[in-house]
Amino acid sequence: MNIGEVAARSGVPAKTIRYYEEIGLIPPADRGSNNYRDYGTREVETLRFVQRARSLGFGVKEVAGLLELYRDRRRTSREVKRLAKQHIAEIERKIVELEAMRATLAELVERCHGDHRPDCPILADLAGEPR
Amino acid sequence: MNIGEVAARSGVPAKTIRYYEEIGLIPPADRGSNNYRDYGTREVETLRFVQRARSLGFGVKEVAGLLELYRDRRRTSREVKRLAKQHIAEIERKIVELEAMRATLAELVERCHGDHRPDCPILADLAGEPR
DNA sequence: GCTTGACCTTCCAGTTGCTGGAAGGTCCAG
DNA sequence: CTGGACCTTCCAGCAACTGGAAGGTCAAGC
Repeated sequence: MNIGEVAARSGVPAKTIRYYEEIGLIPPADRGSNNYRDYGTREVETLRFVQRARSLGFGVKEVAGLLELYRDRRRTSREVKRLAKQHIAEIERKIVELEAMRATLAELVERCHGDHRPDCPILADLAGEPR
Repeated sequence: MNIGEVAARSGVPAKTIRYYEEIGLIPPADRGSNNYRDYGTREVETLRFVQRARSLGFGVKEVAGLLELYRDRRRTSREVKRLAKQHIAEIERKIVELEAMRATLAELVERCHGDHRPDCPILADLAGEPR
């Protein structure tokens, strides 16, 4: 199977597959006589795994860890759960940060007339003017 | 005022101030006879503005736009409000995305025993196994 | 007057996770 | 045998900094 088909089947763009190989997230593909990368269904599955983990916000290094656990028959689910929980905590940290931004901005937008006049509490706030 | 003091007063690291100058977010600083950058309180204010806008999640290009509006006496608050609303929408999009990740992960974590055994719904899900 | 340490300067490289494009080789249908 | 769709590698760039090297400057203390 050529890289294009693997891309179509896994949902990971061909360029990204090469990139993952380059950074060592996935092992180097076998090569055909024409030097084209040659894949089997196993590689498609691996890439789907990667794709899904990435879509859940795991970083590439975390995905590498998950892949290792995935392949390790002697893994403990404790370890997997730990990684997942850690990642949830990170996501929640980001959510809290974004919520705070949203709240501040929403309040400023609320107070801004939004008309032809230049007076604007949004800019005033950014400029550090006390409310 | 040297860059170090501006950094301390504005909360923007000296390295970042130089970077902002390099990319044109702020105008090139005056130079003293020793070639050191020389700042006044106006620059500190500008950098505080930038810092605050960045902390609300505006991208550097958006900050450039806000800065321009800030300096433009003939601006309309409508324009500022539009930018802010746009940014809120973007933040909300990210929140929704993160919430979805959290929900999925939380459910998987919930179902994972997290003990010495290798069976793990988290990995199973990543691998694409139907529930 | 000289050292020492805290400044400052520029420039280059690395981070994260790709993505685009150029230049060139390969394969297959018509 | 030609054309288009593949594939290959390599280089560059995005965002928004951050770290570090190599070297200049300044001011305090001996």
